[in-house]
Amino acid sequence: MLDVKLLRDDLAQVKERMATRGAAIDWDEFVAVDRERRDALASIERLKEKKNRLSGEIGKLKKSGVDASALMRETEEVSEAIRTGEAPLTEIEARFENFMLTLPNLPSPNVKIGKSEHDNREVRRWGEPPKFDFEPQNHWDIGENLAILDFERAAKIAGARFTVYRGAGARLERALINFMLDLHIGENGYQEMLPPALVNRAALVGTGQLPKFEEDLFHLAPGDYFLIPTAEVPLTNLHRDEILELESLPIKYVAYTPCFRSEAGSYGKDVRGLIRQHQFNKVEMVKLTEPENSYDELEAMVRNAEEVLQRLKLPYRVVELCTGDMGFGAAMTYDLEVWLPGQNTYREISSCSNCEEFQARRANIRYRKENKGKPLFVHTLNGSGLAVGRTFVAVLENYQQKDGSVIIPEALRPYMGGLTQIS
RNA sequence: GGAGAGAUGGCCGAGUGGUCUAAGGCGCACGCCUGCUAAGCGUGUGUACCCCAAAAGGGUACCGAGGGUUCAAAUCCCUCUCUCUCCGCCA
Repeated sequence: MLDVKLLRDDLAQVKERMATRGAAIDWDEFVAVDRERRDALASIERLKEKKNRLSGEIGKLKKSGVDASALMRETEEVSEAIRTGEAPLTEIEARFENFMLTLPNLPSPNVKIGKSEHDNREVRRWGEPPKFDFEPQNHWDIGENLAILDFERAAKIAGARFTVYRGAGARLERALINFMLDLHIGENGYQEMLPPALVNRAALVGTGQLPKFEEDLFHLAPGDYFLIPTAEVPLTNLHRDEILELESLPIKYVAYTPCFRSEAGSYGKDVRGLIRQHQFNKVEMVKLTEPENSYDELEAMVRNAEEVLQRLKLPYRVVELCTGDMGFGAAMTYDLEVWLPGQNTYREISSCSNCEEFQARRANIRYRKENKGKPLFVHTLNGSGLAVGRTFVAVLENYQQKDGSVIIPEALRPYMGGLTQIS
């Protein structure tokens, strides 16, 4: 959520920066609703002030035994006026809130302006795509031939966009999770968390998935719970409605969770394989920082994610998303794209964003800089460290051998009971 | 699932219809006193929103959440959420 004062004081600047996202926003609607809301609020508050004053007088009269029935009749009329004025005010406030909650974040001023992913800026590359003396296969063929992935039976028990990991495949997925967690908690200074995979509406409003993107989520009927689309949601919301101690910042969390996405509207995209599943595993990093450090912390977070790929010796590139390609809540985003020989292209495997105050405002996460000072909003950051299923894909495709087997990256062998190859 | 108890400010805790403008304490900030990291004394100490060009100032709301009764609700009634105790069930 943006600071409404910024919209009022410098709407021209906000319009201009928001336009770089390519978002169509009805600013006239905002101006009208904001005006309406303040007028209605002011008039209701004047009536309430009158009611409070009269009630106080009635109390005094009654105490001294004087008849107060005239004043009571007058107060009743004021109360009636308040009741009739409150219905439209509630409606206006709902419209105002909906506008504010569906407005995306402002891109950071130094983010490149662009329309789509084609305008993204490549920041750096690491590693060389492997050369094969045979035609490299897709991961789903490798996985099915090795009998470590079973899409067909997953479809039988669940449906499309699910998979069953089998045997060494299941163990490889688990090895990746443990490897990533150990790296982030051991050397990168994150605290390991294991949050619920179900959250309430308030949490999803806090991080920005609701109210605008409900159709992307799985909703559970009894209890009004949602399956998390990313651990960013529970981790960031841990400190909702809290005022944090300055000394506690930066807070750095890492968590492995399954993630659930409806993928409504992505029919026909990545229909085969592990790339786009309804349920997938992810190790997620979340930071809460002071505003002045947040961009340094973003750089550090990207390096933390890169380190996973480097230790696995998987070639990748770092891309800075342009204004038109960034997600709803992000002020700036770096994507890590891993090389996939089976698709002969780089594919997203991590996304690291600084949301600045956007989520902190929604979730009301603040800190106090000085003992006397007003509470300020923290900056929130999140990044994959990494998407486990896609890392599994990258291992299979980059480490595949001519005979269809897959070498286990050295860094993972301790997590695989010393296994060096899946064949 | 059944029975019961509870939820008040940064924290503890009092408060059963009208100066609650929420007592008292702790903590914190500022000041005073005191020749030594103590003790004491005084003052202050929430959040959000609205009015005002701004400041000063004023107003509204907030005692778990929502609704109701009433001229008036922390206080009475209803619903819900969460916490705790006991029972049942369960991994």
